[in-house]
Amino acid sequence: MYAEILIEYPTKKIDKYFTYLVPNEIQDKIKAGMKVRVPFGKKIINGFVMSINNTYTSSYKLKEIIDIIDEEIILSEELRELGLYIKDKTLCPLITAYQAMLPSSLKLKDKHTDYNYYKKYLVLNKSPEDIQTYLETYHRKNKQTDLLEAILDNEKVLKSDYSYSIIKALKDKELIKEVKEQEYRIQKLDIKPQKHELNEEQQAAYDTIKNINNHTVFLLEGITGSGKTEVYLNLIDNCIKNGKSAIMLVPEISLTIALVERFYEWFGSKVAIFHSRLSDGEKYDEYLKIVRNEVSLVVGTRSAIFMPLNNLGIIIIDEEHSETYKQESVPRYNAIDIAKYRGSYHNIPVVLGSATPTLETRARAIKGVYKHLFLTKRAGGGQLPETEIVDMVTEVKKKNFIFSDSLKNCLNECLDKHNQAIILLNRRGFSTTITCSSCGFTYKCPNCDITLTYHKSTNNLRCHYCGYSEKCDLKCPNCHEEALSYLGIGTEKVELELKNTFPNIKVIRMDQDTTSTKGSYEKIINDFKNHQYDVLLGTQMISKGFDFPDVTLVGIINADNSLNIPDFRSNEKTFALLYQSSGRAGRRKLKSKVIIQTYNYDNYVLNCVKNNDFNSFYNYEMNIRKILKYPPYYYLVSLKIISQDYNLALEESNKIALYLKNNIDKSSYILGPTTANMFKLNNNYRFQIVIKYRFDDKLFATLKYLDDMYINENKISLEIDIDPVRI
DNA sequence: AGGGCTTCCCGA
DNA sequence: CGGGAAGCCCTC
Repeated sequence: MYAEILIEYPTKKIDKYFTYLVPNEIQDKIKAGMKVRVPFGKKIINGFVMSINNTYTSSYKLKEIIDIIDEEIILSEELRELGLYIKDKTLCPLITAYQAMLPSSLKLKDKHTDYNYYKKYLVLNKSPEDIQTYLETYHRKNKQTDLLEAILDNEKVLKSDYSYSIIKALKDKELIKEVKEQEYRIQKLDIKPQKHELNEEQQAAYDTIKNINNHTVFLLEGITGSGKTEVYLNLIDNCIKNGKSAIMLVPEISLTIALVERFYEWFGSKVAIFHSRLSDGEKYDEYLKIVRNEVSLVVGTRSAIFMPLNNLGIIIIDEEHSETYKQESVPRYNAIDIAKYRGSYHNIPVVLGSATPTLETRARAIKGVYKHLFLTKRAGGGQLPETEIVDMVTEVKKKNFIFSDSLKNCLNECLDKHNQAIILLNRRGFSTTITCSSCGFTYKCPNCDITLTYHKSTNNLRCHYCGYSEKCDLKCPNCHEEALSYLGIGTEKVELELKNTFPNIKVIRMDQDTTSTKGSYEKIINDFKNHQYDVLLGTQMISKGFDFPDVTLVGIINADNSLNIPDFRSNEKTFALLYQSSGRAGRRKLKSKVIIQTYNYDNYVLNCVKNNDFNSFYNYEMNIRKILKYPPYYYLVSLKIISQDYNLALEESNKIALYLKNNIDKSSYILGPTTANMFKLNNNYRFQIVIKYRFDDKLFATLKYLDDMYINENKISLEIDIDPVRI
């Protein structure tokens, strides 16, 4: 008996199966998808069993499998096939696809850690009657008898609630003993779900999806506050009642945390959550619940799409326009593609929901490839906010650099009425640029081609790309004058200004810097919800999905940040960010307002946001995409050529471009090579080539060839991103 | 990935 | 000639 094994090294160089002999002792146990230990070269490492065969034709002297690590089938047939699909689609080493599917506790590694979590309990070591007799003859009452009585009443008690000496004394008398029980780190009680009434539109959408029992992709296009979540909850409920399970993806961890309570309310212990901020142990437990078939719903971020639920009945992707569904490192998969693959595998519906779907998704819905459903009204009596666009060019003349008069007035009014406000600025830190006004010197990252951001709380300068940091000096390091000026605003500065401008204001800031510790997301979200703060200030992580009932004002500082990003999607991203953000206001009956501050007052995109007009934006942007041959009219591939050696990178880029020109279809376009968006990153120079294509049957073979060509190069690397979300 | 074997470059 | 770095190849 022979087994084809995929070795754990995540590299293209050994991206193939190795054949091993299966020793007699494990022949009846071994199955494809199991994890095994094998000798490889001089080492012993782990691998996956990909197939079992009875014949082998080669004179190669085979080695034997050492043993099976885990008798569970870690990779089901579905996941094994899915891995091959990902490899084919994204040109990644197969093993990296499997690693992306598994929590790190199950990933292949050498040392064995027991991730099971136990609690220690004390139970009786004699019959209750004997203990009763003992207590009666003991006469006295002390801590020892208290403990015995507690166990008599409750059968078992938590060991950590009692002190060591008492336990020891009773153990010595052989009256009690200790037991270890496995528990989940995250535990929820079963709750009786309350039925929520759906409005007419929600009901119609729900009915349409519920009544289709095959693989159909739906676009649920519902304005902000229209109650998409209610539709999801009912769909999942229906699915579970039919004995099936569901996956629900949300774009960000903060949103998982904000939403998950509602899921617990409905489904109690049937819910598992999964996102990258769980500890390894928590992930392990949640995964175990899934493998043991104890849950029917997984709510989580991107990687939750791989959860091995049995009997999947529906997959829902909320805020489908979010870039976070695309993984930016190898394997560069998009969770929406994976959802469609799994949806087709299980022959079940996939629901994509958004107020601002990507143009690709919406175009497909309009063409009829996806089924298009709408929610056009705010649920629960909420009204769309009134939106005002403020021209910062005139505000700056009035010395209003951060807050316009309008925003100040509205914020004052909001505070007077004890309502809440959200203020969004898509930049963290204090100042984004520090320049010497005497000599013109600007602090830049020594490793990357960007300016350093000043962080006041830690009083240092940081590179947001490579993590470099240095202390900040009062004097210019170049001319030694005390003439440094702090330009460009980040969330830290806005926080300070808010406190200076509005006495007694209570502000909580939510950005990467304030959410780095465990539990920080929960704390910020809950504290804001409970009115411990007046203002939630943050980066785009506060823009999507939240439902804070008492928010009546949303202020967007510097809406231009995302407009100015050199990417064909910058209009789309700006529209989505602003529209989503303004959607945080007016979730209930209270009248609400959105203020967008910009230096591009006449911008068409901003005016579409002001008028809540996604349709006009869509038509306008589609026209641009058509003219410029961008998605959804063309598909994209991005190639990045990266090297520490500038000349080598440039030279190879030209070679690659020429090779592409000679080997792909003449109808495809090759842009570049040009310098990439971040031209220097981590001391590497980066060039980029972009391919736009529609039908090109030579393209993928050519890309694969190029990819293989650079496997053994160590001075230069080629990164191919198929269907990039940004270029 | 990581180890072993080969090659190539240069110096007291 | 020798040593050490760099390149190349192999691992069932």
